[in-house]
Amino acid sequence: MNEALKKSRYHHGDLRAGLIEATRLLVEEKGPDGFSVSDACRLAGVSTAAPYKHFKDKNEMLVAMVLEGMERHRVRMMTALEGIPEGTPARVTALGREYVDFALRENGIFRLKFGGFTDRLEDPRLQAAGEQTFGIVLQEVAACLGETTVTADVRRRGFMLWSFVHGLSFLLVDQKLSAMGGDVEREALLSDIADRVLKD
Amino acid sequence: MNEALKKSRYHHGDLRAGLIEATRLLVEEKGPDGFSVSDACRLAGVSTAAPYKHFKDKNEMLVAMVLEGMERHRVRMMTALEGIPEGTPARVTALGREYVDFALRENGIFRLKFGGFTDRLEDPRLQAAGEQTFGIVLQEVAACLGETTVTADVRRRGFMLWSFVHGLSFLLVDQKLSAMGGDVEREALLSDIADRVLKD
DNA sequence: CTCGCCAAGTTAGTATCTCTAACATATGTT
DNA sequence: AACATATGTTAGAGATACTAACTTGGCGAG
Repeated sequence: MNEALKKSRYHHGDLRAGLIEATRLLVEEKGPDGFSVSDACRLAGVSTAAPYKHFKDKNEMLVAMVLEGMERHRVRMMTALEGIPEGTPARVTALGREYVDFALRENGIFRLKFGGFTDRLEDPRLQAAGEQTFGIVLQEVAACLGETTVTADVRRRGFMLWSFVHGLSFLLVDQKLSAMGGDVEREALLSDIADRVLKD
Repeated sequence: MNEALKKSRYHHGDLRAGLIEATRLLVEEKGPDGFSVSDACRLAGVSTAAPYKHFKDKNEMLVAMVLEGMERHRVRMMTALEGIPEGTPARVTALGREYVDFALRENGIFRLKFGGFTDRLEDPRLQAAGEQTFGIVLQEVAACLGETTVTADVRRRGFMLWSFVHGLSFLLVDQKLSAMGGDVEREALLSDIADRVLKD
C-alpha cells in the first residue's frame, strides 16, 4: 500500500501527518494560544470535521505534534555530543546549547510543553519524553564527576543545570538578553554555569 | 463618592476591581488558557458585555490582573529582605525563595506573564514591572560583590541567578522536583546556587 | 471480477466564546 | 428638576470545538 501517491483528493493519503505538520507551522506562527483546529484544516485543505477521525480533540493534536518535536530534540542532543571527548564539561555545555537553540528555534513547541499548557496536555508519553531528555544530561554529568551511576549528587547537579538552562531559554524567548549581548555572551554563560555547577 | 456602598444592583459599584478579582480566581483555577471572559462575568454577576466598558478586550483584562500580581510580588520581595544583613548572599537567597514561592502560589499569573502568552500580552507596563523586579535582584548582587553600581559583571551574575530561579520555578510548577525531596531540598538548592554564582 | 465492509472523508448543526451595536438606567452637576 | 455621562443591559454577528449522520472509495473474500 503506497501511502504517498494516492491520486484521489477525497482521501488525503496521510491526513494525520498532514495535520500534525499544519499544527506545527501554525503553532510556530501564531503561538500556542493563537492556534485553532479550523486553521489547521484550512491549511491541510480538509473540512473542519476531518481531524476528529484521527485525533480525539484539539489537545491530542497538540500532544502528537509536541511528541514529534521532542523526538527531533532528542536526536539533535545526541548528535550535538558527537566528537566531544567523553567526561568533559564541554559535553554538558553542548547539551545546554542545543536545549536553548531548540527553545528558540521551535519556540511554539517549547512553550506548549513547558509554558503551563501542561495541565491540559497531561500525557504520560510527554512526561516520558521529558525524563528521557533529562536522562541524557544526567549521564553526561555523571561522567564529568567521575561517577559510573546516577548518584544523588549527580541528580542534584543535573537538576541545577536543567533549571538554569530552562530558565535561560524562557528569558531568551522573552528577549530579556537583548540588552546583554548576543550569541557570544550566551555561549560564555553556558560554559561558565557548567563549570560553576560541576566544580568542587 | 462612596464606591463601596452602592445599593443599586444595576450599577455594580466597582466592577473593574470585581472583574480583576474574578479573573484572578479563574486563571488560578482553570489556568491561563482555560480562562474565559464569560466565566468572569458569571462570577462577577454581570452580563457578558459589561467588561468592555472597563477593558478594551480579554487581553487587557489579563494584563490588568497580572500587573496587580506583579505589584504584590514586588512588595513581598522587599519585605523578604527585612532583617537580613545587607551585602550577604542570604539576601539573594531570600529573593530567590520569594520568586519561587510566587510562581507556585500565584501560578496562573506566573504562567501568564512568562509562559509564552507574552506575545499577546505585550504591554510596556508589564515589561517595566519585570525590569523593576530584576533591578531589586541586581542591587543585592552588587552589594554582595562589594560594588556600588550595577557593573557588567553584576548584571551578568544577576542574569545567571535569574535564569536559574526562573527555570526552577517552571520545573517545580511542572512537578519535576517531586522525586527530589521537598522544601528542604529547594532551600538548599537556592543557597547553593547563590554561593556558586557569587563566589570568585 | 465484483460485492460489500469499513476507514476516512463530507455537510449540517449545536453550544460556546469574544466582541459590537443599540438601548436603558442611575448618578451627580448645574 | 433635567440632562449628560458613565455604566449597565439585550441582541446579534462571526468564529470556534466538536458531534451526528451521510458519502466515498479502497481492499479483501468469494
